[in-house]
Amino acid sequence: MDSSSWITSSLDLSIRPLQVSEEPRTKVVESDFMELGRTGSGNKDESGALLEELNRLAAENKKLSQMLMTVCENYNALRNHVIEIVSKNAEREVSPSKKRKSESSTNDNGNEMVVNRASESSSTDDDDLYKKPREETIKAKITRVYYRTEGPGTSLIVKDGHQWRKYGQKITRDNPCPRAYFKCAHAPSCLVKKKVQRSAEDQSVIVATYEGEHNHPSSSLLEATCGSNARATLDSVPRSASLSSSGPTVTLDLMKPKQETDVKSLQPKVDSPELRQFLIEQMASSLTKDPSFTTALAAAISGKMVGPYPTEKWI
DNA sequence: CGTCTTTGACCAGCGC
DNA sequence: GCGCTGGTCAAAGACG
Repeated sequence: MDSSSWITSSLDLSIRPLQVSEEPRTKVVESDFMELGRTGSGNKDESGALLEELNRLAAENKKLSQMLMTVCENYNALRNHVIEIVSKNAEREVSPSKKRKSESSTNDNGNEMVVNRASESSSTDDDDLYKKPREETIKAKITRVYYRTEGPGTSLIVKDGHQWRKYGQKITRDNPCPRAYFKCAHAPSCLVKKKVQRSAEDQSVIVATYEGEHNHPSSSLLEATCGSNARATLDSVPRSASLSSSGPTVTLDLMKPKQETDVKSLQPKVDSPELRQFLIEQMASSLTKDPSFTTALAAAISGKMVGPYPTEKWI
């Protein structure tokens, strides 16, 4: 199974389309009442009042059912949007237009251990760092995280809990948006790198590619340990998919930007039922807890939302 | 003044 | 071998 189909099936598993009975149960209530009327005490005034009340409830029931259907339509539209975006991202990873050898070998052999490059700190290794073949670097675990931002701005700053030092920026061939290169601020002791680039298709999406794993706790993790709410400081909230390029390993992290280490630790077990269940629960909770989603729900309920898609971004 | 960002130059891999 | 492309370096400038 390739990444995209795995993603789609996972999403299908995790968030099923909501369905609402087309027919409100008004007839059942009425027939029940009529049956009651035939076999009841015969108090016509009471029956009339009850019938009136039931009719009122039935009308309310119908109205609520229609609202619920609207909610479900919007929910399903959001769900389809999630599947579409994640699948597109996965397809792009599986079949890039032009892969360099080093990158494709990473895809084939990914999820390997982080390479210990402690030797680079030796006195003669500055040149080695520059001239050394990238074979070692490509063995580092590669993780992709998609960040939804407010809009198609130019900022490539992604607050993922770690401190980074920018060391380069490039315009790449297949994307008009520049790609920024970052090293962990703890370098050279921590050799993690990341590339950040806005998606060519949806510039409100920032794609961060992490190479390697931090050998130190994130600053936000420490902050969180101290009890602060680090998420309130985020200018871009990662809520999309974490996608390993090494194959069908996709982890959706729609709500909790600080779970990067958890995500990574789970990736080797990605095909396990436990992880799938985790994905299911996380996606379900993500959508239900997401303020945008609840806003969409509220809008749908209040009848203000029109069309299958909300005009605002889904994240 | 120290730190960080920007940006042009350089290098390596790859396809032709 | 040459050109294209991605990745990295490092000097210069910006900023606090």
